[in-house]
Amino acid sequence: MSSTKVCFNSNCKDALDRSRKGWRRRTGEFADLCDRCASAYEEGKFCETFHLNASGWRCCESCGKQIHCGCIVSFHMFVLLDAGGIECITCARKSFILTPNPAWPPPSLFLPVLPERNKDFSSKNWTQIAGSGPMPWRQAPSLFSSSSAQLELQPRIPFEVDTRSGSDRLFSIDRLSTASLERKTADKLSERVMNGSLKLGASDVLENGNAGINWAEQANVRVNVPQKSSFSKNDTSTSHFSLAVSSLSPNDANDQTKVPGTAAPRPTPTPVIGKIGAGLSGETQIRNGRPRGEARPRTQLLPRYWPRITDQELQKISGEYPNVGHVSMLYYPNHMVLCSNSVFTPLFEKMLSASDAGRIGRLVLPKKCAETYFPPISSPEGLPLKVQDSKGKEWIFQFRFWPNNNSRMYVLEGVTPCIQSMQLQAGDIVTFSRIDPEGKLVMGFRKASTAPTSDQGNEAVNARSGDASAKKTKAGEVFSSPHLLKGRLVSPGISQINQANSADQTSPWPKDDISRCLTKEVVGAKRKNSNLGSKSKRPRVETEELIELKLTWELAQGLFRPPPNNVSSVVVIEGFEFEEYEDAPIIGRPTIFATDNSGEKIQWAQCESCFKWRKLPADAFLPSRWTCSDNSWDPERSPCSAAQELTAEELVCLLPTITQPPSKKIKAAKRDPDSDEALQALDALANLAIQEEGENLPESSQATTTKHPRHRPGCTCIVCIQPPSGKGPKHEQTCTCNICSMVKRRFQTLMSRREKKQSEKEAEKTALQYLEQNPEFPLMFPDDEEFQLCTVSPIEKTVNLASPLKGNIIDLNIQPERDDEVSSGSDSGGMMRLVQDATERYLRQQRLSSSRNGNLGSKQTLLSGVFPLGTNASASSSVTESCKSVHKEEDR
DNA sequence: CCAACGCATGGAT
DNA sequence: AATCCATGCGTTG
Repeated sequence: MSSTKVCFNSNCKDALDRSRKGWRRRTGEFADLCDRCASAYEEGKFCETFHLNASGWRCCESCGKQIHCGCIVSFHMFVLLDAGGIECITCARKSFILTPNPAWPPPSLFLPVLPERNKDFSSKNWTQIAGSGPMPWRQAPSLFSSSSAQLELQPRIPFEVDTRSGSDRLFSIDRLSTASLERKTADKLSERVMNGSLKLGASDVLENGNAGINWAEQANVRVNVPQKSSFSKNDTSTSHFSLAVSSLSPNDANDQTKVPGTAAPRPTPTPVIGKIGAGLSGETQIRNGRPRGEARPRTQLLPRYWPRITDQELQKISGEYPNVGHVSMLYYPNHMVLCSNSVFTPLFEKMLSASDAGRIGRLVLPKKCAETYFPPISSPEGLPLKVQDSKGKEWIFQFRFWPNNNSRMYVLEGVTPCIQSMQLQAGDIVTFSRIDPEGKLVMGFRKASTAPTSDQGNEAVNARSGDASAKKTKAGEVFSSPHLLKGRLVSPGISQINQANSADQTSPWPKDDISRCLTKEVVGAKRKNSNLGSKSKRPRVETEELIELKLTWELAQGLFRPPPNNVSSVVVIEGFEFEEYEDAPIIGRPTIFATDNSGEKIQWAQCESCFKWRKLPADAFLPSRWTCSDNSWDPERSPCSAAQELTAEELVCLLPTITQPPSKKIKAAKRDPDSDEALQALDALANLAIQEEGENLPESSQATTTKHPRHRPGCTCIVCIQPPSGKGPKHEQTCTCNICSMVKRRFQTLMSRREKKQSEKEAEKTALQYLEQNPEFPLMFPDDEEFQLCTVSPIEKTVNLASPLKGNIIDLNIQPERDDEVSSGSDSGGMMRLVQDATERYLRQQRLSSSRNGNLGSKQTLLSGVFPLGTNASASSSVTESCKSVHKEEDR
């Protein structure tokens, strides 16, 4: 470093009186520019001015604007298009391509060559960072940080969002992200070769085509985002954020261009220590007779393998590493990054099967996890793998595979001692994480017995309501974390779009999108102990889990705050506005934003100790642990003893802004499916369409309906008359055409069935109760007032008991989907009344089901409305029967 | 005979 | 229909 600073622009080299920041360099530092050059840079004319004759200029595919793609200065000015070519950032934003060019490659990519082949897998793997070619790269403005890079590069498949999910739809995030490029290129080696990124020697060709990006490469990435803020402790409520704690190794701290994996190649470790993960699929070898590229999973890990970070981990890590602070958003919306030195990356987890936990000592690894996060292995013998357990003890497992059905089955052998030392059994969960830059593989665990699945939902809810005392912590998932210093948080694959400035902390996403985004597969991660020993070996997804995750997402959103002294620019993505910050947002304690009486924007924060709510300025940023004593804005209320300003009533008004979405969701989740069915029927009513068309149109046109394959031509049952979704004219609700009548009857039947189910439940319940209480009358209908209801008439009995076997009467509701095939002529006169009845009953039913108390009164109400069809019923039945026989015949 | 190993099978997704 | 993976089971030492 010379003492006199000169302009970083090599074409200028003016001495700098005062330097201005230019582009961010690969080291993370900004290029110091003189006024003139800085102005040129800021005006976007730098390359025009200084690099006009240089190579690398390309035209925006949309507007034709010339951009110096081959230059770091213009790195953030364009995006690479999937179809080739580039688009300037302006056009890209218009077309919602917000994904940046891949993060900057490790500096080593610009070093001449790998000094020599490094057998260390990681040394191969880092080259895959060049999956999209060494240039051009687009640098997110001010996000030219390794943290971003690291996140982009992490093979955090578990956090990727299904491409059909909300986030992707909203952001097109993955289109150019390295992760996605990674996935794509992993399948197409040739692409890398073509773009010059493949720098592997022959011996670097790997076998198992791992999708992952390598550890070393990630580790090499420097953390360059200066920390402008800090928060002391991470809020435990971020429990579903996967956490990575980044740390610079001491040796590297001062040399940001140094690349451990290459500049200081490690000898081949045996066993492979830590440097897992990476399997670059730079291989073209055939494995088990099949090219690995094909074998490589294209999709994400199954949700059940997604790592779930717990409160404890977060607490632990955030407690130990207080300097977390920066979050890179938007440009890297899949990830939330908190800068620091070590990168702690949960990789995957697995519930131990009986055989895993058995004495055989073989832990079957999910194939994708193994291929993504563990070193590539070519021979079935595999590799010894050093893993650290939660106590810091190191174990060596044999990571290997068995050929299986033209595929592979990966196992860790020799796990018995480790599992025993952890006192794990079938049903417990082992987690695999990685600490970079050491690349250490860490095995944690979660005891099933102490981690009730229901806890997490509560966790989310409680945390959201800010009630620290209500937080339940799951039994400890324990990670060995002595190496974790300073945190880097990586969010799950939920796009984190910053909305930190929004006054209310509600999500900017349409709820449905959030749900879609989150519910895709995220929730499958939950394990159920009950699955053990049950027929189903795979964990089931509970609806509540969807809620939980949604809450988590919302919670996460609520934690974001804009970076200090930062002005956002607003980006519109598919109609939604998002605030974009150059500097990373920060994370803090969730608060409730509101406006006080004077119209001033404020926020309410809850003391962690006394749980009183304190009014704070809207721009106040709270650490995740906040108590009254931290209330520097209102010294009078800094002791916990001070009264709360907010009345309980006011609080109630405020809190729903937080708690409502979940409760709504819960309602939706718990909604009776029958109601849904009824609503669908109503929807069908609204969609009455094509019958007339169907009647008049030639067969070919009718074929455009969603005809059930087993129905005959001309069948007018509800299935066959349905138009393809969205097609066909809408009919008025008062319409009495044939189709409307049919649909109405269908609706009415649905209602009846629903009521019948309801009454069946009630009757059976009561009967059971009675039988329990009166075992001496096991086979008799009790002479009980309630049961008399069931025995009034055969029809009513049939209906009320809802068992077609309990009477000789044909239960018209057995196959309601058929009975709408009756000729509409039989009852068209009373149809509207019937529909009205049905609707009334439906509404009544809704009220009833909301309070399902099963008392007699309700039952009577219920039963009195059941199936008043009379003659219509008989007519229906005969037609139904005939239709049945028709279909049966077809079945043959 | 037993344990370990490696492959095959079939249920689940 | 294809794939995954838990586990069964034959083989080997």
